[in-house]
Amino acid sequence: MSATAEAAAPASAKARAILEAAAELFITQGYGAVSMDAVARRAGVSKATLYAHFGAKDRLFAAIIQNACAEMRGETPEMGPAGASLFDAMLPMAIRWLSFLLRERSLGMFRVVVAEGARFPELARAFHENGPRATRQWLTGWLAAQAARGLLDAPDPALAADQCLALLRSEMFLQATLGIGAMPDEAAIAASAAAAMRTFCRAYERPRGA
Amino acid sequence: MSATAEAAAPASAKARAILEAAAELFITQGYGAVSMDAVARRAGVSKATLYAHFGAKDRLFAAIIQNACAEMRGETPEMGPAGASLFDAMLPMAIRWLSFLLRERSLGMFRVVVAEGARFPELARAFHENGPRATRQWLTGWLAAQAARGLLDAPDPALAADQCLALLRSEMFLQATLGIGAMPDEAAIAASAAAAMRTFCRAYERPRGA
DNA sequence: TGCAAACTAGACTGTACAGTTCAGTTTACC
DNA sequence: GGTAAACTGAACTGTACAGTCTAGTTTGCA
Repeated sequence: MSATAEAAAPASAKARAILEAAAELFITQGYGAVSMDAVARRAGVSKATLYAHFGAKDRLFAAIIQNACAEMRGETPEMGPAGASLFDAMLPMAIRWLSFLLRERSLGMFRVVVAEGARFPELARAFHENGPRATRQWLTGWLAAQAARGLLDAPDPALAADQCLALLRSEMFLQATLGIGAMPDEAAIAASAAAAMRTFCRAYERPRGA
Repeated sequence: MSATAEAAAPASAKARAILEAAAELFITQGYGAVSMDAVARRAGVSKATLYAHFGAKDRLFAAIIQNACAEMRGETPEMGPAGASLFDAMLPMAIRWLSFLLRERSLGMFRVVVAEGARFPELARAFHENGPRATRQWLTGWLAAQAARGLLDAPDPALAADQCLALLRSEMFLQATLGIGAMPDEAAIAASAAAAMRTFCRAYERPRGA
């Protein structure tokens, strides 16, 4: 077991090709189902090269997850126009975030981390910190700011953020995670996000005359 | 691939021992990490017997999931006293349900179904129907009844049920699923469930004077 | 008591796969 | 043009494991 990460930025073109091919395979098929031969074949690279860059299968897997985590950090959401109502401000970010969660790549990543969390606990932690936790932290700050402006009645902004994100991660996300039913289209995603935000705002928006 | 279920009730004592041992192993370690030798050893049974009862590894796996699904169906929640407030009625069921979700066995089951959902789509579906979907259906009915009694303002009870369950499946459940952090104790679970129900009621409870 | 079915231990087959090795080729760079 | 490093292809080793087979033992039942 040697699942510590490589440098986030892969040096050579070959290394990048390997990372990309391996990410594709691991994320769609899972760790156990992917052979190193398959990775080498897909990357258009010899096995020797593969092993020269990443010394072992678990190291390659770790590098992929770390890499994906770095990408996730780039995905900071944005908020709607400042003067708008709470709902109007939150809806676009809710749609964006739910769309991100429902991308095949995000779902695959989540699945593989859940599946291999026991074998690679530090990867599960890294995933959580760079994904869910980072989003939560960002949203907590934003909600606290809205509370300070009097738009929101949230004595515990971190809890409110949790619940906001939980509302978005509802039945639709559960089904997608399990690979059940058709992938929801844009309209369905928007509708689900809107329903979540409507409920969130009903619970948390400060009444007009308070 | 032959992942159709055995009869739900295993006939002989040996078959039951195999199912139990295999469930323990598959659910804690995942499908790929468990060898048939290990199952036979743990069940105190020869490999020949194992193969006599369940013809192949995937069939054994299917039988286990089907079996666990049948158990889940037994776990129908109960509601608090009828005359109580919405919150008081819902809190006990919320705590019970969240406790159930956070049991090692439930988490392991969820993990393994998520991990193997691509390989065994019909099992993912069975899991969903007997677990999340059954709960959702039951809760939808209950919420519709409360809405009819005027306690609740939920024009779409199924959506309300989704959101109620999503609120319970929040950060605490996510972390537990990823195997991160200490397992929450009873008090933490109760607090999380209460927070979820408070938010749910704030969004959905019909105002007193309406 | 005797038979049939269930069971056992463990050896065996075949295959898939992680990881290594090596002789030879390409590429980059001075 | 020379050389060092990166790379290739393919063969190779060792191991883990699914599934089979056999020869013999236990158990349930008439």
